[in-house]
Amino acid sequence: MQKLKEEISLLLSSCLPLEPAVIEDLLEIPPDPNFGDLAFPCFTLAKTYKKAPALIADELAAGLTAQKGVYWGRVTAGGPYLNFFIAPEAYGREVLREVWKEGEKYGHCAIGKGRNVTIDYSSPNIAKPFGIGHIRSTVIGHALYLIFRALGYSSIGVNHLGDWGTQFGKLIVAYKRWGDEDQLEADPVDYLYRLYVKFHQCAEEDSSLEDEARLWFKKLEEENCEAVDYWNRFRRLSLENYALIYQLLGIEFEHYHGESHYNKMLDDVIELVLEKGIAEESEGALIVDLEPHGLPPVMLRKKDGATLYITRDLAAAIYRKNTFDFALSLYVVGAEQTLHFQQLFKVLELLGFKWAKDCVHVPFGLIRFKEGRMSTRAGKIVLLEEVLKRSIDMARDIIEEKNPDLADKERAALAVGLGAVRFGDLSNDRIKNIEFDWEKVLDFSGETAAYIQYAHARICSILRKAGPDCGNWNDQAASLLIKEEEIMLIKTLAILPEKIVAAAEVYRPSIIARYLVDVAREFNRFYHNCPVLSSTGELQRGRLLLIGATRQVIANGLALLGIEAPHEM
RNA sequence: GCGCCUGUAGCUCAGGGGAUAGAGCAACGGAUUCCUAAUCCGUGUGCCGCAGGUUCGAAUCCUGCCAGGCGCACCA
Repeated sequence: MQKLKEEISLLLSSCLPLEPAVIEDLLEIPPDPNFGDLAFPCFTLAKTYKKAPALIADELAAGLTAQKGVYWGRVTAGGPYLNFFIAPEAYGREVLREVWKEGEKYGHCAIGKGRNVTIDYSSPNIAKPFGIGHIRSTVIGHALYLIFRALGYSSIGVNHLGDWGTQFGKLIVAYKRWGDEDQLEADPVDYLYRLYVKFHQCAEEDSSLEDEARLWFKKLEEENCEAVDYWNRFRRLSLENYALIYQLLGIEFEHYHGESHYNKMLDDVIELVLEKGIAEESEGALIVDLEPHGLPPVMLRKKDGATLYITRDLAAAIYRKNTFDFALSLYVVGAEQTLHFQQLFKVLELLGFKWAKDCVHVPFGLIRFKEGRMSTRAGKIVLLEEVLKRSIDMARDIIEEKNPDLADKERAALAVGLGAVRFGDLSNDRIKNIEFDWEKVLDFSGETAAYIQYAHARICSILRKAGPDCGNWNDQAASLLIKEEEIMLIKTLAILPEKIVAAAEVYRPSIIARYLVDVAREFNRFYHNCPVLSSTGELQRGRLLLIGATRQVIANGLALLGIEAPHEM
């Protein structure tokens, strides 16, 4: 809680040659509650005072021993640390009051007010099925979208659809050779996917197919009617399929600006690059030599005149700056494209755009099979639809077993099943590779979304039984929570705001996911040691306020991850 | 060959200068006349990949090495 930090910083600044803000930064939460609730490390003072840190801590503690503050009760020296212990009554009351007052807004703030952040996420390649690999960009990007919005930014979600490029040449070639109208209509994305795989199988033996594909893409860029017709059709069919998945996941974008959206701007980009004199001809292609900057060269135009991925990304970056005037532009794209983004941002910088520094690649690791990486071309992928379906089925089975009388089982199954898949992806550090394992995906025990959702549902159940009065704030009741489990839970609830800020600073939703596991764990400990409904009087009112606040924190946190908090499950 | 990322308990992973390195899973034992046991409590395990260095202090920062992953001109 911020007020505790402020109080202690102010106190220490009166007896130390340090500004309150500096002290506030130094304050840390000790690893063990026996060391107190907030500690000031004295190492940095050792040099100024020419004394051992432990001695400084002793002297500071001695000077403060007779005092206590509003939110802290006592202070001791613990080795080189000055350890403050909270005053549970006032502290607990203040934390809970804040949660109750802010409600759905608890943890949110306004530090990003008036600033736009564009977030490029999901961005699937049209005409390829939505594989499990695509879920990472989709859920990480969407979580960042929600997190930045909670900090007061205007989040602008952009789905940079891969709806342009040589793969369309490949599809056109494949469809012209082997295509079948009925099969396409029956299950468009699956059929296009099979054609795509077949193309690559045949191209292994007959490399002229690749040349033919490049030719068709060139025709597409030249707006050849036949090519454009195919493209339009493939694109539309794919988008209809993605829409179902986005709807299921509750994801919306402000803009569906796919790569094709930038076609009209590519000539201007090439012209700009030539004008700035940073590009050169090489073997018939147009490249930018990034050697002086320690990067491999990038190609902006192929020798046949067609453009490339990075050309469109340059146009997109400039377009986004001009259109949205972003303070920050995030690209939630796999780590295997790190070099691409280094090159992209460097070219923007060479073009003289000062805002190039505001562009950030937010990379994440691959989802792999035990045996190796997934590959759309080779047909080795797991469909996201299948993962979601099986996860929901599993949730449905468990509900049937655990809570057969539940009124709306389907709704709970969706919340739990979808939450499990999302959480599995969000709870680990995004940079690490994930090994795909059905058993892990379908395990709802331990550190999972279901664990957190279950805590939420249990609280809702207690609150329902307690009746409508438990929603009324009461200062006195909130001051009675001094049992260890109550205090631990309150202290955990207190740090949601800083967790959200921390998650945004390093673009890591996993910080919030991990935090929610802590909240649920502390709640469960409380739940098993402190009866709520069978306690009486003011204490019961106080505990109801505590679990009400806990419910709010879980709901707010899960909302930032795009995960539902069911009232029953 | 060059560059980037990762290496922590049997497995999956937190911790990313600071106090005795923590969770979950798996194993074993316990808790339900009481708010949904998808829970809780207890038991055991660590050359924090290896070797140097910086620091009062290193799992954490730097250098080198090893292992795995990912990239490196006409794909995206």
